[in-house]
Amino acid sequence: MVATANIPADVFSAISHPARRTMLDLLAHADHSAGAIAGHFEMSRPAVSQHLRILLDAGLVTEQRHGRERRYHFVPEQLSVVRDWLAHYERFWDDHLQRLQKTLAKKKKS
Amino acid sequence: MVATANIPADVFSAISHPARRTMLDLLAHADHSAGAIAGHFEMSRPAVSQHLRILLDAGLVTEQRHGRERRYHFVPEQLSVVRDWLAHYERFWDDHLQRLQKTLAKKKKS
DNA sequence: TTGACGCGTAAGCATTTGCTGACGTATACT
DNA sequence: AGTATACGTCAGCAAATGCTTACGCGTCAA
Repeated sequence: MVATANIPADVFSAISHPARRTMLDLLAHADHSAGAIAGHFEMSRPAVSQHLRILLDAGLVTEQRHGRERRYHFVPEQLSVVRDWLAHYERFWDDHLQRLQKTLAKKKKS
Repeated sequence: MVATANIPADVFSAISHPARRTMLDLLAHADHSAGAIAGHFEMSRPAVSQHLRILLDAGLVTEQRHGRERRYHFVPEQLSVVRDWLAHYERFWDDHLQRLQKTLAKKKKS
């Protein structure tokens, strides 16, 4: 077996560019073709294609060939990396989840 | 009034570098001096200083001069930008309680 | 089968990022 | 005063990023 690097590209880097976040927002609403996505941006279509590639490598989207189109589909699972990282800081906020966590923790202990 | 750009540097960019996320993790635990932070990394102290500057510009930390030291302090508020963005995708995951129960269950097992 | 369409890739370029060693500036120590 | 400490800033440089135009390849339509 060849040692093919299977490490997904960094999700944090992938979402660091505003255009890519906009793309994810678009795709979270519905699947779109590359051309349809490009229609939402000022930049050239190849530039959009390159951004999509980065999202693809990060595992944040998948592509499905459909005739001569490529339809992109949002994959939320990879965002859990960010989610989990943020969870480290939950204790700094005081929202529902936080209170819930405390409550449950107390119950578990008793 | 002079048009001074008061826009904080992009939080998403700031957290895109693993070293900076590690720094935030460190600071979330306790305040640290620049030297203490540098002690946790292989890179040169100036490099650390530059990373801290980026975190500072993003509003993720504050610095407080203490004698000849500079003590850095974690500021969680700015992370809400990320938090809010992620919230768009909440509907793609299990709801909070369910997830929390799973998490706690795992901790209990270990 | 010829031509238009949809889309990725390649090449080239400017800009940004991340790092290093050298240096400057305070503060503290003796 | 003189020296050491803590730390930022300044070149300078290699590598990565983001964009563009040119091109190639598969798919659909006439």
